[in-house]
Order: sequence, then C-alpha cells, then structure tokens
Amino acid sequence: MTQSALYTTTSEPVYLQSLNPAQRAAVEALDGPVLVLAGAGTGKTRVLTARLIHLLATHKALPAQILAVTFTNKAAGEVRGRVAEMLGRSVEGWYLGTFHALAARLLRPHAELVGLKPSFTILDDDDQTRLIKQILEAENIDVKRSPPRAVLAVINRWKDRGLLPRDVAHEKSPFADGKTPKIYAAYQQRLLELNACDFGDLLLHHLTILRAHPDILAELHNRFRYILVDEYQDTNTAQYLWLRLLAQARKNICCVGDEDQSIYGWRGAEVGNILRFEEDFPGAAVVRLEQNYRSTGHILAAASSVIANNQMRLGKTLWTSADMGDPVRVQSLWDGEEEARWVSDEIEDQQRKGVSLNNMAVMVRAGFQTRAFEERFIQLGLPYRVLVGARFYERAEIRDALAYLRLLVTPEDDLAFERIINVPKRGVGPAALQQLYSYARGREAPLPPLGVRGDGESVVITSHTPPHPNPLPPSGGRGNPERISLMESAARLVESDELKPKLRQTLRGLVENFARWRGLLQTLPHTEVAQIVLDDSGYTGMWQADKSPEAPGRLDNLKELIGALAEFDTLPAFLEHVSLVMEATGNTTGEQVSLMTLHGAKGLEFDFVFLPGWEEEIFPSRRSIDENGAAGLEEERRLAYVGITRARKRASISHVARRLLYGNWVTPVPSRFLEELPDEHVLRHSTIGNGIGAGFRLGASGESGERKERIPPLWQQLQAGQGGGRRVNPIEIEGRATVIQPPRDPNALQIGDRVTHEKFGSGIVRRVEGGKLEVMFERKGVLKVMAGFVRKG
DNA sequence: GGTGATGAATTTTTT
DNA sequence: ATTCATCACC
Repeated sequence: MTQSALYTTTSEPVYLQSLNPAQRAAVEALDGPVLVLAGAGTGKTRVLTARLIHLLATHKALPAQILAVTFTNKAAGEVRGRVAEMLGRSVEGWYLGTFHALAARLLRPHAELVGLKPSFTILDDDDQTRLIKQILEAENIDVKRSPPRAVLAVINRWKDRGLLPRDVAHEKSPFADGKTPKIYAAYQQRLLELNACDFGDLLLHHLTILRAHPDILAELHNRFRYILVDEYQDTNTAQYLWLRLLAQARKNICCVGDEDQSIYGWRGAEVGNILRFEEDFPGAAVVRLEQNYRSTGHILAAASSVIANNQMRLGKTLWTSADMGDPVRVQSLWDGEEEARWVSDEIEDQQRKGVSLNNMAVMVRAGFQTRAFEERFIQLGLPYRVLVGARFYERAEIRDALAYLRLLVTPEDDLAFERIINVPKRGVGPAALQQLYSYARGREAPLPPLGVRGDGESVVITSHTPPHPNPLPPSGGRGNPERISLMESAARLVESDELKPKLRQTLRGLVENFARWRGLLQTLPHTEVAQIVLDDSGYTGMWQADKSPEAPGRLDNLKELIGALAEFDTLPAFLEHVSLVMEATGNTTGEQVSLMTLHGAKGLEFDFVFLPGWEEEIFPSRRSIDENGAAGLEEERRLAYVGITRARKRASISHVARRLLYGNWVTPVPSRFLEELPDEHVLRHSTIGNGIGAGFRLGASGESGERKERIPPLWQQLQAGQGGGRRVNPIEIEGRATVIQPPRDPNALQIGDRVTHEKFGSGIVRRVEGGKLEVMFERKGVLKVMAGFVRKG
C-alpha cells in the first residue's frame, strides 16, 4: 500500500498521536459502516477532522471523493477551518458542507429532470409562508383557522419524511379543512412556476432524481468513496434516505452523533435514525466516545443521572479524569425578578474573582425567558449578548434589500416583486397588486395580454388541482407557459390605458428604473449598483426619514449588507450564498455574558452555566409533552442534559415559586428534572421561606434565609404518574473501554429497533424477553407486548 | 390606501 | 404584557 510522507516517518502521524484509544478507533475504522457515538465533550470535531485527514493520508480517497455532511454552516465552517489548518491548504471545492448546500450543488446540473431550470432560486421561510397564504386564500380557506405558518409546518414535516404530494393524499392534518395535501400539491406547482425550491425540495428533488436515474446515482457512487456525517441524531427521514442511497454501493459511511443530544424532533429529526443504525447498515462498527474532556465529575454525574431516565437511547457512560469539582447548584427563589438578580449576583461574583464574562452563559428553554435577564443586565450595566436573536438575513430591512437585488437579477421573481412593490410606500396596494395578478394570469385582464396567445388558457394557481396531484412529473415541468411575471405584467400594463394615471406613472417609473439598474450592472461594480438601487428606489430614504429608535441600526445593517456583497464576484453568487447561509456576521467585541436558548447552546461550552426556569410547563415544556407525549418528554430531558453538559466548572440551576407569565401570575411546580438530579452531586439552596410553589417544605418561620433543603414528596407524587418516565436510581459514573461491536443477526428484534404495533403505533424496543417485548411507544409510553404483534420498522 | 382599534395567540430553529 | 394580524373607518 502506498504510504504518505506523513505516514512513513518512524513515529505516527501527528493527527493520530493525541487521540485516546476510542477516538483513534473511530478515526482508523475507515471502511464499512461506522457509527461513532460521541458523548458531549468527547472530542467529536477532532475525530471528524482526523478521520478526513486519515482518509487522505492513507490514500483511500482524494478530496473530491469524500462527501462530508454537516447540519449547520457553522459546523461545516469549523471542520473546514481545522482541516485547512492541519493540511496547510485550502479545502475549496471539497464536498464538505451542509445537507442543503451539497444537495443544491448536486441538484443544479440535473434540475430539468424535476421541471426546474438550473438557475432555480431557493426561497426563504418568509417567501414560503406568503406563497402558502396566497394558495389558501385562492382555495377560500380561512387563514385564521388555518394559519399559513401552521400549514407550511405540516407540509415541511411531510417533506422531512420524504413524502411527495402523491404520497400524502390520505394523510390528515388539522388545517385547511383537511385539504392540506391539496394545498401541498398546489404549492409545489407554484414553486415550479416560479422556478424555485424550498429547503426541503433541495433534498427531495435530488432524491427523486437519484431514484429515477440509476446512471446519475451510479456516477455519484463512483465519485463518493467515503461518506462522513456529523450530528447524525438530527437527520430527518429525507436526509436519511438520501444518505442511504448514496452509501448503498460502497457502504463506507461514517455517522457521528449522540442520541442523547437529539433535540430537533419537532422539526423532523428522527432519533430513530441513529438508534437504528446497526440495523440499517449491517456489520456496522460502533465506537463509543465516552471520555469527557470538558466537565468536572459532579457535573457529569448529574447530567448522566438525568439522562439515564430516558428509555430511547443506546447508552453511553461518560467519564472524566478530572476531579469532582463543584456540585451542581440548585437554587429555589421567589420569583423571576429574584432569579434574575441571583444569576446576575453570581455572575458578578465570579467576575470579581477574575472570571471572564465570556466564560459565563445563561441558557433558557424559550426565547421569552431572556427578557428578565436582559432587563437586569441592562440595569447593572453588565455587558451581554443574545445568541440566536433575529438573524442578520432575517431582518426586515435585509430581506427588503435582498428582494430588490433578487428582482434585479431575476425579474420573474414574483415574490420579491410583491415584497418591495410598495416598500417604500408608493401607493401600490393590494388592489393594484390584484390587478397585476389578474393580468399575469391572463384572466379578467382589462386587455388581452400582449404577446400571449388567445385569452390566456391559464392554470389558475390553486383553485383546481389537476387530476394528478403530483406536481413533480419525472420529466418536464407542468408550469404554465401562459403565465407571465408580475414585473412583465407591470411593463405591459403601463403601455395600456387601463391603469389609473397615478398608478401608471408610478409603475412606469419603477419598471424603467429596474431596466436602467440592470443596464448599470454591465458597467459598474455590483456593490455600487446595489447602493444605487437602494438609494434611487427611495428605500434608504425611507429609513432615513424614519424617526424610530431602530432606524439608524437598520441603516447600519444595510451598509453591512453592501459590505458582505463585496466579498462575492457576482450578484447571483451572493444571492445563492445568502439563501443557504442565514447567519449573522458575528461581531464579537469585548467581554460579554452569553444569553441563549438551550437549543442555541448545543455545541458550545462555558465555565459557568446558569439554567433558570426549571419548572413544569416551562421546562419540560408543556407543549412538547402535549404534542408528543413520552417522546416529547424525553426530548425535553435531552435538552436538560445538553444544558448541564455545557458547563466546564459549574452548572447553576434555578426555579421560582411564582412567575409572571403572559401578564398573569402563576405558581409553577418545580421541574421533575430537579428530582432526577442525584443528591450526592447537588447542592440545594433556597431563599423561599415557606411552601409557595407546590412543593416547598414550610420554613420554620417564613424568614427568607438561605436554607438547604430536600425537595419534598408532594410533587414526587405528582410526577409518579406523569409522562411515562420511570424513576431510576442515579447511576455511578465509571470508565468503560471502547467497544467495536461485531455484527449482529439482522433479523432478530433487538433493543433499539423501531417497531410498529397496530394499536399502539410506533416505538422503540427497550427490552427483549423471549417472545415478549418491552417497547417504548411514542404515544403510549412503555408497554409490554408480544413480539408477534409488532412488525419491524 | 393609510390609520387606529380590536382580538387572539404566545417553544424550540437550520437550511 | 406584548405582539401581530385583521377590520372598520377616514
């Protein structure tokens, strides 16, 4: 075998030297399916990076022969950066990116196969919602009872599951009078007409192509010798199907993930994918990374104890060589205000001891909880930043500006047209827009459409779905050739005398402006053209005239946008980037406490972590349990696990006796997760003097002194019947050797298998006893059933 | 077509 | 409490 220079030196290559045995096993198991179960803080990125380099160093693959998929741009960027650094060369052009970016890249050249042009645009969430709204209205569906966002969510969940309109004909949804499948079909139809994709389509279209065209699939099999997947526990069914298809020839697929950190079920992630890996890829090697390099002993023990209450897991036992450190703090407080005060006091305390604010973070369950802390921090003048606030490209002014640019590049972009036609206000309201629409459709138009044959044999967007509800025919689109864009309609109507004079003049000005701006692109740099567009359209002026306090910030953002634009050679290149990367350009200046949601905290770590609001209904979130029962509760518990394991030195959890929620006072029950924390690793304090809060033992006299107390039985009882969560004794943390497991008999039902029961729905096997199974059902919780009554999958 | 009042909803978030 | 959307009215 050829050996690289890196490899022939007497000592081992640098990138292998510093790995522990488990990490090393994960890196060196190059061929065949491999599942790397990477616990929190066990060096996952390091393994991912080393594995990529090892593939190259051993000459197993060239860069272009590796498909490395991540979930977020941030993760892709991290791997990119580290690989580039270690190799000392650029990773430009590698197939290393997010599912969506890679799918888009692979899809474009074959777009015609699903009825799109290779230049298709990618719609953002906002565009999607507006489109759905239009369709609902055209179908005469009450958008109050069926909010477009909710309908879109249902459709997106279908897409997550890889379901096309033809697959969902009998699926039910509580919205759109049961016509959601029809809405889905109409929506897909409209997307084709707009030559557009939403995020889900990027994968679905590509999947459709790979299934229908073995030659294209074979080409990819030939190209991608090795597949590497990050955060596998977050993959949805569509992504899973896509990966499985791509991996089926060579089976060299390595998935890295942690079922205990699967927290995106609500947006389609299937923990089942990771739980089922060995079944999906028989003969898979499984490597567990269990040595934690982040947290001290008490923190790990507390986190392990909480997560041990989950049934749907493969199981890992984290351990550390670090000392026990500080116990996890649990603080009981009066109300939200006191909680914010307590957290800020603790922060200032650490700050006085020399801890940087950058090493401290507050992690909440839901966005609205940040407010109390922000107010307190502002009051104290404590610098803070909110992570995952409104993202840069989601801000209104940025979306408006982007819409102008999109319209400049693609005059057919009706959604962009609609967004900016009356921004700034030009007197082109819904009525005028309706006129343009009518004309575009070639119906009810005041004049026969110029250059359009007949009177426009147009398919009305939605009102009559064609007999075949599948808008994705295998070849050629079913777009309506008669239909013209809104911009085109405006251009033609301006030449007629059917518009009111004022409107006509306005539209004429706009149409001419766009034509002129487009011309400028030939001679001027695109950044300058962009600036001219924003200025001449009156958009900049609109914000300059705005006296509201946020206006100056918005103008700054627009400047920043032009700045970002400068980093790309062309306008279309920039727009493609933006549609896939909705990230803020980070401006990290000075020392700041971080404030974020638990979801936003994944992948991050801090010395001191504050976890406020551990109260039933809030955390675990009521809706999560309402909507997903036992499975929802387990996901909440994983969120607790993620929160605690973010802490390097100390995790401080708190809950309050009363809280102002949506304008009224509630007295929450302490979170059941508090009870799952083992006493021997926790230090409990309370400033609450008596029994407010449905679970606090009365203090002797109602004074509010600090007091260490055991949480009493009342809510233990309350919880006993809830959520299907069985109480489990805290487990000890212990070391455990890395295991590379031999292949199992693929036919026998085993722990972790997904099964379906006619009456109880689907679930995960958690114990096998002869012919009897103990199954964790998603809806019903843990039940014993006969093996004969379930089927696999 | 723009403005103010009224009423309902209000987890989590990437691409 | 606050926000956001829709409706009635100017």
